[in-house]
Amino acid sequence: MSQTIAADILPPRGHEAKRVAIVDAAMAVFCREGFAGANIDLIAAEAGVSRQTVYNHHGDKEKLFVAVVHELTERCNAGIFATLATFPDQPKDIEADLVAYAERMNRNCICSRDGKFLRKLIQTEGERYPELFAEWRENGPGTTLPALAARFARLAFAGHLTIDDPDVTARHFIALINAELQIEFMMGIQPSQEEVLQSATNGVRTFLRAYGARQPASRQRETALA
Amino acid sequence: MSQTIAADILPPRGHEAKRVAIVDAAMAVFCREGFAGANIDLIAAEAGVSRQTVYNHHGDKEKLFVAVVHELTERCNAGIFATLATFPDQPKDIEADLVAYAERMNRNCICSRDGKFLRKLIQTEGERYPELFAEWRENGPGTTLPALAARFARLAFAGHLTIDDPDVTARHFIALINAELQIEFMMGIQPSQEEVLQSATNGVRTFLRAYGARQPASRQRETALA
DNA sequence: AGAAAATTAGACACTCTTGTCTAATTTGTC
DNA sequence: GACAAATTAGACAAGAGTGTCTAATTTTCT
Repeated sequence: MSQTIAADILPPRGHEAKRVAIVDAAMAVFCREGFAGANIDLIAAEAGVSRQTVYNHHGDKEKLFVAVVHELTERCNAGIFATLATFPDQPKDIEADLVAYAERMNRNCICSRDGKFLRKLIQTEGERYPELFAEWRENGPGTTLPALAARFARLAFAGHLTIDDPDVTARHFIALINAELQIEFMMGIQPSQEEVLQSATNGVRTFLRAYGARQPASRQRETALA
Repeated sequence: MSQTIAADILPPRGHEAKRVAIVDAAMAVFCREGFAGANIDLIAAEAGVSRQTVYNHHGDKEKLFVAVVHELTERCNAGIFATLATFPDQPKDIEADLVAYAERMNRNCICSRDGKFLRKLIQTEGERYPELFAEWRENGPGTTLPALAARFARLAFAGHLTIDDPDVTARHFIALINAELQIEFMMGIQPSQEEVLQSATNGVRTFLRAYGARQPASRQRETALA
């Protein structure tokens, strides 16, 4: 009896390893070829596994695709939240701090392997399976954009920025730090470290020209009260 | 002899009409389903034509796809240049004029049916067939971004703007006026007129906070000379 | 009306892919 | 070493899609 329970609860180590290998390989193939163009034989070969094992683990192609989207969504959201936690709430040099943050954002969330894959899947299959990406919409932009907006509102409250609408500010921040990477994103090209940094630097400079404090942070609160 | 020449040079009216209908239908299906998922029977049905006629006109699936990309690229570039010609070179109210221009840009080039289709094809197939979109890269962003940058440089020279790098300015302009439409673009959703206008309005406001003239345009030239 | 060209429906061979099945082999556990 | 579970290769049926061919029909031009 006890061994039956153990077998149910704790699958062999190699088992889970193969499941992950299959999902990882499927990720790459689905992203490269699209759902219709993806080939189970190719996925199996890329995972170093027989085709039958793919079916044993995931049932059929559609279920495998759902598993891929789910895994990717979780990984990307985790990365975004981890990066959000490094937001410079008490900046010493606001320009340098925001550039560093923007570069982390680009590198870890948007230009990462997972970020690129998720973006591509949303672009290619989002229109056909909108409910599949509902989880992403809610826990992704739906949660992180307001969170980012709150950080900017706090910076404004502390006198480091001058903003009207924090949500618009957050969207403009994201748009500006990626402004020079748009063509690479569309074509699926991985931008170089230098390009990422350049885009972040120029974006933050423009961001601060628009939203920077009009006077030194220390004096702004007094003036606002007067 | 003369009728032979006429037949060679001037194909029957219905003939060309069907060719266009086929390309239009193929556009929609390739964009919706991707190259691998697209079905010639479906394209023929959507064009109101028999499958054999599709093969008569375009040879095979791949050639049809190339024809679609080519047609789409030409149409979109034509639209962009037409819109670029309406740039406000002598603005009366720079904010209102730029908002109107931004809205035209979004509506005619980016959110249009053709714009959406081309974007989707680049996203889904650009990685696999990069040479196919070389024409777009050169005549599209490669030509229009510098052209837009030149317009901004001219506005700066006339004292309406304060800019460092015109190319960066142009990219930031595009990024800002689309900042609030990113999720719709990714999911392939058509934004409403109001959303387009809203994004353009907020984007131009931020753009001018960053790049607007620091003093009235009339006085700036004198100061620069002093 | 009559000739030439284009279009159509349908059948067809061929290829590719999915998902299932089976028997043999490997892996992991006790 | 023995037993159970997982994995593997290979064959297989079923279905879908591409591209070709043919004969009949329609359209177009003169």
